[in-house]
Amino acid sequence: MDEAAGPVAGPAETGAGQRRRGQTVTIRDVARAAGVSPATVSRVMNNRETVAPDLARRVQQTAASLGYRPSAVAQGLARGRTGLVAITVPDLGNPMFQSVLRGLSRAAGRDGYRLLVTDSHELPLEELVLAQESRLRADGLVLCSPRSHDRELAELAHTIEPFVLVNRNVEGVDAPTVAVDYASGVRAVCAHLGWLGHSRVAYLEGPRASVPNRERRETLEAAAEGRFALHVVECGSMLEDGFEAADRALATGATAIVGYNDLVALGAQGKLDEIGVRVPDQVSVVGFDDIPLSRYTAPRLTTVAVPQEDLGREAWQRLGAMLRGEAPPADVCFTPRLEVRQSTGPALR
Amino acid sequence: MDEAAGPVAGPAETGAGQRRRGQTVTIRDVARAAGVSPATVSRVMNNRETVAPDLARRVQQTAASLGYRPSAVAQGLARGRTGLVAITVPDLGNPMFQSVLRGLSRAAGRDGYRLLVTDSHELPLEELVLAQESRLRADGLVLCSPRSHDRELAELAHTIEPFVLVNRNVEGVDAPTVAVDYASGVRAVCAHLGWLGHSRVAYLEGPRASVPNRERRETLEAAAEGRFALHVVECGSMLEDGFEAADRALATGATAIVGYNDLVALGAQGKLDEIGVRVPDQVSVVGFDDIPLSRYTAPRLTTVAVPQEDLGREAWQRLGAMLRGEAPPADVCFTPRLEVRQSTGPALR
DNA sequence: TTGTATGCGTTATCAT
DNA sequence: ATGATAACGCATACAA
Repeated sequence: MDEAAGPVAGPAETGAGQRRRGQTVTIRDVARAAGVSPATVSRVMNNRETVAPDLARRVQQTAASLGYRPSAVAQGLARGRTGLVAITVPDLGNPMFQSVLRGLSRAAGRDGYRLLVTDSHELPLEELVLAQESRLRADGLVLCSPRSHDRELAELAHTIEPFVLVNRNVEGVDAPTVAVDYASGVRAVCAHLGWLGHSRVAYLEGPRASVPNRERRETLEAAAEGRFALHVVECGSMLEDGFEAADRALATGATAIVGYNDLVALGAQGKLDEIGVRVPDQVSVVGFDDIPLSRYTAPRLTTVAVPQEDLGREAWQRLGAMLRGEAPPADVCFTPRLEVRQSTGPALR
Repeated sequence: MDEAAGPVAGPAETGAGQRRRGQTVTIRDVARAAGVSPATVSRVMNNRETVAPDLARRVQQTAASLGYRPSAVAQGLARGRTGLVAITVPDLGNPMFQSVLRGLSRAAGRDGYRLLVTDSHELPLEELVLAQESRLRADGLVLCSPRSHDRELAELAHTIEPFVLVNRNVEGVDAPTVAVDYASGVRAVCAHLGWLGHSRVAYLEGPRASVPNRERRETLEAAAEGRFALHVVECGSMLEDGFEAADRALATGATAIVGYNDLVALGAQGKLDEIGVRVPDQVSVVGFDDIPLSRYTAPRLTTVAVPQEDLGREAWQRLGAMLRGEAPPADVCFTPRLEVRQSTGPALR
């Protein structure tokens, strides 16, 4: 009904003449309409106290009626900050990283920052490119479990500053770091399996570029020494990888399978179920991370639990401080806790 | 070894005196150092062909040696486009949305666009605010399974344009839409359960604000008519919700449980396992989405499989077209496929 | 308290 | 082919 009210209701008569290319309605339009200067509009929009209350109200009303919304890009340029914080993860599909993300999102959100998320898909070469690129559009960066080499990371560190490292210490880089003492987790796993009498253990190895993987493998190897035979099986980081590595793990004669992470462990468990191998009666399975699902599978997964959201929160605590020009809190290293559930049991013989 | 090659290689001698507040090195620094105008540097950086080859090389070298990197924000302002596409999802923790994300990320990435991801945490009120905000920093928006009311969405539609809707049709909004015909999926489920002889079915209901939930419930109710008794059980969208709703579902005397999504179904399955109810011998379980994990649980989950990555890809196909000023392809509606696995079986009696 | 003028870093238009 | 110069939209130091 209201549609064709006026006969010649073209926008020509309404306000300004021709439309610009960029923003539909700018701060100047509001200023003009309200009969004030752009500066005043800016002040009103940013709640500067130095504006007469009634004027402020008038400006707000005209702004609202015009549907004015400040350009985030222009603000970013003028202020020298975007209000964005970038985070790069190896695999968004991994619930572990999601939890870190959530922790970061919550913490940063409280300070008015939004997240720019990028997924490097476990590709070490793309990782730093992505990180640099996203850092360019954000005020800071959280590098989560980077797969890149120490050397390259150190070389490019200055291009992504300020940033904080999660889940990895890098030689020659002094960025604030939030880490997990996986070695202690591995030792707890070994103690647990040893106590259950396991003498042959298979480790489903993660991505070669993953530092946590190397740490887990090496700690495992060291702990195995004189306690049990360790077989390292090539695998990966995803469900499918665990699923198809299970056979090979079994072929080693292992009575216990340690997955690189929960996804891999659950994938392996899926395969074991499919081929009729009972867990934990015939084979025990252990994972890392304690993703939410680990609590709901059958059998429920024994895993090394890391405080995932805390990692994100602590990361922001450091990055936020740097953005405020303050000195970031000291590095932190969480000690994981072995969550013993149903997927581990006594060795057969 | 190569470290301390030059004796006095301090940056003091090299270039300009004092640092500015914003960018460390700008296009003007490069221009000055190369003895050309900023315009030429810009042309070189953007691979404009109209620059003499040797000059271009020289500029590239000075740019590289100065470590110059164009400001994405300034480019955004000048070009009128950010190269960012925003996506808002109800729950990043849901693998279903991750898959959509991946599909979108891949497709948009091929066109040089990056993703700005925001999670509304299933809060209808925050959703549109977040969407507006992120849209402000991006060139377009993908609204994934929005929980907001039709009316509000229609009212604010103009503030988030251009955008495309995934997994939801909205009355009064003519944005391109990529959807799934869940009703047909529900009917397939009913046929399947009916054929198995189930006469009492419990539906674990998702978030009240979820339109897909309403659609599933209503289609279920319609299909139940004269075929089986349907009990709707309040639940939610996450693992925990399914876990704690399982008891109530069981209390209805149902021999089959249909979860709002796979997460809920798996959560329920976890509870059933814990209390010793065998699936599918005693109770059948069905989910929606077909998240990767559904293939690996014990028992493997029967579920309504939707082409998750395709949703993201198709969304970009439409948004990308709009950004290029073209007309987006016609709306698309995928027909899901019932993936019968192990969690469903004949009814007891 | 409000307005003017300039800067933010780049792109693009117009000369040359 | 290259160089001034004006947008782009907003914030802010300074002036009034």
